[in-house]
Amino acid sequence: MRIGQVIVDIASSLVDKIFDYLLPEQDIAVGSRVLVPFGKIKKDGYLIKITENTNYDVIKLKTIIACIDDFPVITSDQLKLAEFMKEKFHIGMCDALRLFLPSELRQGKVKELTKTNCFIQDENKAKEFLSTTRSNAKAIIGIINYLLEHGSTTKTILANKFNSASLNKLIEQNIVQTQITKVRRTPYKSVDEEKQQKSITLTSTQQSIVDRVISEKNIYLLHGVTGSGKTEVYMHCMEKILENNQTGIMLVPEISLTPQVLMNFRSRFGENVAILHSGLSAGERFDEWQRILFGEAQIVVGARSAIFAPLKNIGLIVIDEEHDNSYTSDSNPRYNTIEIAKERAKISGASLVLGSATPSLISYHNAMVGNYQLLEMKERINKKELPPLKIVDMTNEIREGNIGVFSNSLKKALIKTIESGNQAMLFINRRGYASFLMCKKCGFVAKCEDCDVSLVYHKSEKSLKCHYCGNRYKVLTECPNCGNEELSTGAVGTERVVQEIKEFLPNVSISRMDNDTTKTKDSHLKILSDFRNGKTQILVGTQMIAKGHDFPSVTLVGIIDADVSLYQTSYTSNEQTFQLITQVAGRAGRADKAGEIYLQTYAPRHYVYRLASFYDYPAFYNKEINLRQTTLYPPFSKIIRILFTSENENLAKECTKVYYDDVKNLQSEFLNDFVYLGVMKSPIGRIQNKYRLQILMRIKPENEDKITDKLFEIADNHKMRDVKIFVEINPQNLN
DNA sequence: AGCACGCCGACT
DNA sequence: GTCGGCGTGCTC
Repeated sequence: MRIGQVIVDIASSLVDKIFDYLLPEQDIAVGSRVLVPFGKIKKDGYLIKITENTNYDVIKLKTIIACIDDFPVITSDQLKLAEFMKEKFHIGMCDALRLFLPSELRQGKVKELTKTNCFIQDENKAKEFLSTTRSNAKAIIGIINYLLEHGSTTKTILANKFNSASLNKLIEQNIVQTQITKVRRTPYKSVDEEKQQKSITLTSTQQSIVDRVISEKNIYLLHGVTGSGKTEVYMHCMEKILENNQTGIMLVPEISLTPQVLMNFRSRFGENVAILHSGLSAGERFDEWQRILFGEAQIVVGARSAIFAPLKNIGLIVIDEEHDNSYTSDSNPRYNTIEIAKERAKISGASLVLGSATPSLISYHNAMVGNYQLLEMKERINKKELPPLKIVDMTNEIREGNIGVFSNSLKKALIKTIESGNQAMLFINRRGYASFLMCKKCGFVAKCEDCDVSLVYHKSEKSLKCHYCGNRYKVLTECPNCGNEELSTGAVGTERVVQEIKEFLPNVSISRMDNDTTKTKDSHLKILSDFRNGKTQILVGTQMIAKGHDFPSVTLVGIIDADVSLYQTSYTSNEQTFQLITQVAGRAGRADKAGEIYLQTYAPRHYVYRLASFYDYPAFYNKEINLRQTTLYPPFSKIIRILFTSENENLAKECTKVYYDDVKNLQSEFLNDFVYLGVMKSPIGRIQNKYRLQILMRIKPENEDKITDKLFEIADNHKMRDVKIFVEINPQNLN
């Protein structure tokens, strides 16, 4: 008897298990999508294994109705990886499998794109037809002559040049023949015709790193200062991988996935590279996925989800800017890309390269204790010194009566930069105009109806927006509580910065780049190219402008409010601040011009700023790792959060309570391993009208595996309808 | 997810 | 009496 094990495509923990079915007459390959009878309905599912026996009552077994696609959509490596993710992150098999497929496939709404080629098979017949055609039938004559001269041409082009009615007539009369062919939608195709970049000769440091990575399968941490040429190393490694007939994955943070970066890869690797990220159209994404699955593309460049690409025979995985927090997924399914990459590299026997100028403390610690091989690039490629970083004490400004956004020194530097014809980038990690609106009289603050957060004031849109659920409200003109018309604004955002610059540099053109100005597909490209070719002189933006971009004329970088990230309530806030400053500072003085950086802060003596101003990563690492060791924070413990969400507050509370009781018992069993245990409302108690409670704990590394397994088990035991339980390990944000 | 079963209130 | 509300359980 042959039994097919099927995961039904329903993302609910209640049905997330294997269902056994009888296989139909015809063969179905493991990894195929199948249609199965499920209760009273028919449902899609994934055939993940074929076995000989079942634990279920044989008489009750139903039979798979059909195989959905012409080919298996999940490879055997991907199945192993999904299994790993299920165990490691306690996510459903269905959730895991879905990550491997373009959502367009499941929803069945992408069509293969075709084009119709028109051509003339029998030239003599066509010429004869021409001679019998009236001379005023211009379109008919034109089409035939065009085809005789140019050969096969698509229907669209001909219809545009002439007209479709005449063309159809010719096709009908069989003078012109047609053939339908499949075309793949290739993102950023335009660069193919442009320069095919030749690969650059490497420095000896770069070359030896490439040689090592290619010859010795391992996990590497590539620590290279900004501008040291890491990207070139990645590209050369990928070239070698191609030469060895292997494939590779190159991950970059979501925000550096600007078309420019992608075009660099395409111009180097042409058709061999596939690109996967959320900015692609449904059709493009589907086609790129197919090209990878069918082996037409060997190198995949993309954001974190590209780690799931259906490549076979992977030789190398690169994670650039490995410290970036976009590699941890903090909405369901919650996972950690680096852990997945390690497993994927292990499954296919590939090298894994984690690259960064400011590695995460956890990764660097792993390198220090020998879990990773450390590769270092200490010099910038042009041997240039890193630009000087000046710390500006904003408390002085206040004392001197300057309550504006800009310190006098940054203002002066900005004016000087513009006058000398150079460009400036200003970084503020907050979008909108102000973080909140508050009544000056009664203290009323505008809040979101569905989330326990204050609304962000977006002046240009005349609205108040919730940055957690996207709700929008009309801006207040008076306090709804007491009618007072005097409202004060909270901390500055990008919009406000732009406005203030205009007050002292009225004639300069300024671009703002944040989530609000980059909604449409090509807006990134537009803003960046305008800045690159000098149409705009000042670029104001969030995180988005911090990474990867290379603008030769930028000589000034201003960090408006560095304290934003320093005073987050996270144990990683020091680390994140250091990383952000180093990243942003790296934008200045990249070409032959000298650059300078102004960092505005109310805590000028904070060691994070001091060490960042010397670009001294090792010193920062040593200081911070000691702190982590004495306070027992990661990597000397694991932070585990159990998050409970529900629209029903009482249910959420009850579920949290019964879970907490079990954790208490677990704690008494592993008394030495628990550094901390606490239960509380989440810092943001409600998002999208779902109440949020959490249990937080810190666990020493030794028995961490055993304890997380127990915690997963407890979660399974307390499944409750209408309450979701998430178990997160070292979560990036604790909202 | 979706459907059926079943146990309570409001109605022709 | 019964129509229908949705809480609960099950699907190979």
